[in-house]
Amino acid sequence: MKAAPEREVDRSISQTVKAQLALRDQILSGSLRPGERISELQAVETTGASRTPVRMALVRLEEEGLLEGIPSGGFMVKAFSERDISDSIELRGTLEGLAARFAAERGVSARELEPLKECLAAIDELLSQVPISIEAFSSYVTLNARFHAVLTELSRSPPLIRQIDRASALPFASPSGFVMAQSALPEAQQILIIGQEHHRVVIDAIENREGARAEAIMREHARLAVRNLRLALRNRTHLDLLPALALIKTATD
Amino acid sequence: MKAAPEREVDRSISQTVKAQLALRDQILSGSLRPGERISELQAVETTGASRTPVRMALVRLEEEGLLEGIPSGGFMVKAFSERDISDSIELRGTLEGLAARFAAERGVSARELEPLKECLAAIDELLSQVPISIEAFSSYVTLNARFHAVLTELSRSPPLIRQIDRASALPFASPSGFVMAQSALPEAQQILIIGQEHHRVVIDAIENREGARAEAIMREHARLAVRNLRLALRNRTHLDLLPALALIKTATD
DNA sequence: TGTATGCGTTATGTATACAATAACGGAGAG
DNA sequence: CTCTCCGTTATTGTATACATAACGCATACA
Repeated sequence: MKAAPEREVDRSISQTVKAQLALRDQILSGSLRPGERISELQAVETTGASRTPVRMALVRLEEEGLLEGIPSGGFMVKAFSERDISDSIELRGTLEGLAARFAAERGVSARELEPLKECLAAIDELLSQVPISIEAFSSYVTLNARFHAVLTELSRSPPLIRQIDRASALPFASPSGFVMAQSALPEAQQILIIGQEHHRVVIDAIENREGARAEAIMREHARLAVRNLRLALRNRTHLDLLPALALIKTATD
Repeated sequence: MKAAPEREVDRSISQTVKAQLALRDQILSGSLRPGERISELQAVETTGASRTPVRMALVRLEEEGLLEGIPSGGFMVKAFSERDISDSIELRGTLEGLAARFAAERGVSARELEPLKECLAAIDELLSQVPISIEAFSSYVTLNARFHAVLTELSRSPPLIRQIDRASALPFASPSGFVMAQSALPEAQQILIIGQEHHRVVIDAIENREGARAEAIMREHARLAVRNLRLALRNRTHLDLLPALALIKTATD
């Protein structure tokens, strides 16, 4: 039996996944700044995995859109402009609009709409409090993300679901991401209530198999988020609530 | 000096890229059947790269959507249903619609529209021949793909461009892919002419900054492709022209 | 005869050694 | 004083060796 292993290995999870999560954390927490080159050696030290899994993780994060390959070799943290972000939100809205249309046109049973209505009711409950507490807001973020995820699934279209997942990979484009942005505004609760109305309408449209209406409301939903993100960025208040803020380009380019 | 190297290495291109191209070829040519598990060892032998670049290539192909990770380990060739394919085409049409809208709303100079109009004129020239020759059809495929690529660029939205590229990665969803599907029909030329009309309209809409009209016509463009793909699959004529046909699920699922 | 268990083989996950290339710095010449 | 060229160094790209987990087969027991 060997006296001491060279390296402590956590066998409860794949090294590749471990490295991917650790690196994503570092990027989103701002430890690695946008535009900064990621050193493999450094990543090996901070993640505890060896170079092979680290490289796999880097490739996956590049495909995810958080990293950018450097032609001469290696990877750097991707930087996003304000317009990149608003476009990403609108993009996701367009995709979710298509998902809502598919759900409406292809038909959804009452049973399948249940989880959606449960989210709706739970959010209604949360929003009835004035003003909303931090804990309630946190619950809202989770419930809202769930609503969007369930709605996406109702499209029954694996390629579309896959694409929406990809579009949501960028943290500021995800449902929880733009909710965070909305929270940066003083009028947060009012905005949340408008969003909730959108949720209500999309369910109704799907029930009545009105594809065009279902699609339109989801796109409007995203446009609301874009407008509020713009406002939030102008005001620069409570922006620390917005995840992955570090990814936004600040310098001129 | 060593007498003979163990392995012949092609240094003109990265081993990872070489492996990725080789594997993609194998998948698209049907050497690897959908649902089939890909053996790393076998991939190493057929591509000539070693396991590390092969693994990177496999990860990239998985993200691209051609492969699927197996929970217990390894990768298999992804299989697509007919609906997956038509959804993918409609998905790309929706994305291109958004791109056209962005181009129209954000404004495009006459100079930037030039390449688009050149494609248009070149395709007009090709389609004036009756019946169209194989060579002319091949040129059409290239020109059509170029038209779509240039249009996408005009959106000036990196996140959207990226997403459209990803959506086009699936060969049957790419512009050239659905053109191929259209060619399977006897009425191919008529369909190409209708498509060309769409191209004309979208340029006009962008010039006049009519975002909604530009978007609508691109979505209609994709819907035309979906209808014709369905017809082509029913008729099963000349389907050998359709690339990556091997990816379509034939068995019941 | 059918099922369950254990062992052996094979393939994947991980780590590390080696090779090649690009970046950086210093020295020399104009 | 600056620009260029060469050498050194550091970092990435590639290959391979090792560890481990999964699969299949055979055998034994019910």
